Amino acid sequence: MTGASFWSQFELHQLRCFVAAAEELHFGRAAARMNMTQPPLSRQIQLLEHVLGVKLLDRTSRAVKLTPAGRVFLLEARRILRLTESAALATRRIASGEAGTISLGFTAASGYSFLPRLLLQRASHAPNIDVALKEMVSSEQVDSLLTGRIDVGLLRPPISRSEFTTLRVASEQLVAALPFGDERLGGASLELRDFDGKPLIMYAREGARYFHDLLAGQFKAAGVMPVTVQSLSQIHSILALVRAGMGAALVPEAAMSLHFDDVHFRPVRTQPESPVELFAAWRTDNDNPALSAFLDLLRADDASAGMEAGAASD
Amino acid sequence: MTGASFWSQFELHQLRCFVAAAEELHFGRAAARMNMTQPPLSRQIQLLEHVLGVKLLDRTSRAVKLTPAGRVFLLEARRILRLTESAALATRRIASGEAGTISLGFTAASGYSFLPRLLLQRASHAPNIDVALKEMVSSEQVDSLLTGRIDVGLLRPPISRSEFTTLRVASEQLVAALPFGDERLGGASLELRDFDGKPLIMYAREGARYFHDLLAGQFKAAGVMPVTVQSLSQIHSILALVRAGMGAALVPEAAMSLHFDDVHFRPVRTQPESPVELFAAWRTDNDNPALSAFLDLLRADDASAGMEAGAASD
DNA sequence: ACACGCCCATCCAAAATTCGCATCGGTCGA
DNA sequence: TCGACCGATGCGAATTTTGGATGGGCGTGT
Repeated sequence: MTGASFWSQFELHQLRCFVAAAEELHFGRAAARMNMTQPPLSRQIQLLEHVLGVKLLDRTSRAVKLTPAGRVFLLEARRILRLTESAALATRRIASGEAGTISLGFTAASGYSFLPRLLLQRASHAPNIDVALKEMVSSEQVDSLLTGRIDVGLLRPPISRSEFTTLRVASEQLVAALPFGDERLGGASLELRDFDGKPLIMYAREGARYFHDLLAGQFKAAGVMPVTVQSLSQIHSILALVRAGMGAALVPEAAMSLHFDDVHFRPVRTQPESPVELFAAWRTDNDNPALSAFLDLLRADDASAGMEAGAASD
Repeated sequence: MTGASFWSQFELHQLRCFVAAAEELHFGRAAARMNMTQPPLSRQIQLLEHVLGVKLLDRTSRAVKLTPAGRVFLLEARRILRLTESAALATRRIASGEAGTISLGFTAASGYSFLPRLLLQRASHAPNIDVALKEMVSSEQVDSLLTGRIDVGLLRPPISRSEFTTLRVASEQLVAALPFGDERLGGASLELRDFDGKPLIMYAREGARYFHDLLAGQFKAAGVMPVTVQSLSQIHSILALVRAGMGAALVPEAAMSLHFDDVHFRPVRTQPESPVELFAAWRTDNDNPALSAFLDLLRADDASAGMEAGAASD
């Protein structure tokens, strides 16, 4: 008892034979078109008919005609064959990186300014690359990169893993977010010492480690010590407290695009000038073919964004 | 040089293997599902990948994963396989006569009353049978039946060909079509002698042979001789002349549904009572599977129409 | 009327493909 | 470090497919 019992499915080769025969209405010519001789073609069609349980071609020794069922099956067969070709094509396109999907992780802050610009570039320069967006904090992005849930992350340093390649895609200034009526709004720009002893909405150590450490470092280097009235991790929560008059905050410029009522922004002089860095990171061994096209996009975007921030390396 | 040179197309069997492997993510289980052992399955997938020129599955000896291209191809493969099944199903349905297309020839007159009723029955009792309608005179229908351009004809006798099967599907009375103001409108019904010596719009011998001969026979049997003022073959042309007052006409009852302004109808006593017969005819060797279902429809319709006309045989 | 040609089906041996068994090589976990 | 697991590979056997020869039905031409 071998597999010969009931072969309830036809094969594409049989469809091709049938389409040729149905179009030529002549087994000999159809066989020639299929690069074979007439007998095997006959048998393939017999097999197909047997599998379907339906007579597809009416063969008198004088003429070959399609049966009504054959007419219907011809349309279906052509459709299936077309589909096989387009499937192969589409798959090859994906594999070559011409098209595809990139899963992109991004931090909330990067979504305000950098991400929209990036997506705009994608739309014009790589329209076949779909980008699946997933907002998550930097540490989640590292995990997701390792497990493959995302292909690329837009995140904050430090990115320590050796399996990653990283690229600095943007650097921004810190800006002060001040409630309406704050006296420091008088000047065009602020110094760090303007915050000394004043109430400040701070980033939480957990959940916003990067900004917490960045600010802590800046204040320490400047010998300044503000009064932390609250610690939060999400920028829009921080700005909400600023609006409530609980204190000032230091946020990346990108946050300015949030447009909170009664919250005004002033640049803050820091060392370096643009200390807030955003990196792209991806697994060096990521095999998503669309990745390289997407990275080209990132590098191009980095060039323009870097000029704004005055620091384009590479 | 054998056929091994370049086999640029994959086979459905390979798709089935790939889908199994992609769903199980385990070659052994996939092979079991496919009722084969693991090595051939491996090779089928290798072959598929080679044909596509694309790696579909990432196999480490510890885990099997889909590549991005593989994810896309999985969707396509599933679609193709679904399509093959539905194609087989649809074709079998056509072959079994559950669904299909019937080409139906009909005469203009039969289209006024009998055909709409028939199509209504089709809609409720055989919704999967499509009917392609082709209006043509009876002689054209005979030709078209012979060449297969139509499967069934609704036509007038005589139908002499031996390769046809026929069925009387309706018989109607003759009615007089009279112009507004005609004195004969006074009575509820007319006799043939009411036309003796009076102007009559006659059917043309060519193009409306059936009605011409029918009327000629009726008048002759009744010893009546109207004055033929004009001969035409199309009923609506005849009624147009009646409206113009050129004379009376004798038409089948079905023509009453044309609703010509200022043309009124009265039944005419004839022998037999309903001399206008409509037949269905089809080639006895017609192999359209939808035909039998359609003929059932005709026979059912005949029963009801026959009662109206008072003559249901068979 | 009869012989011929055309065309699809069938038969059969040869070729190609596919299959399954045994085995290899690599990886992970104990 | 050993053993279990898993996919790849080698190879002979079974199956399938192929093509040439042939059969049989049906028009056609003479």
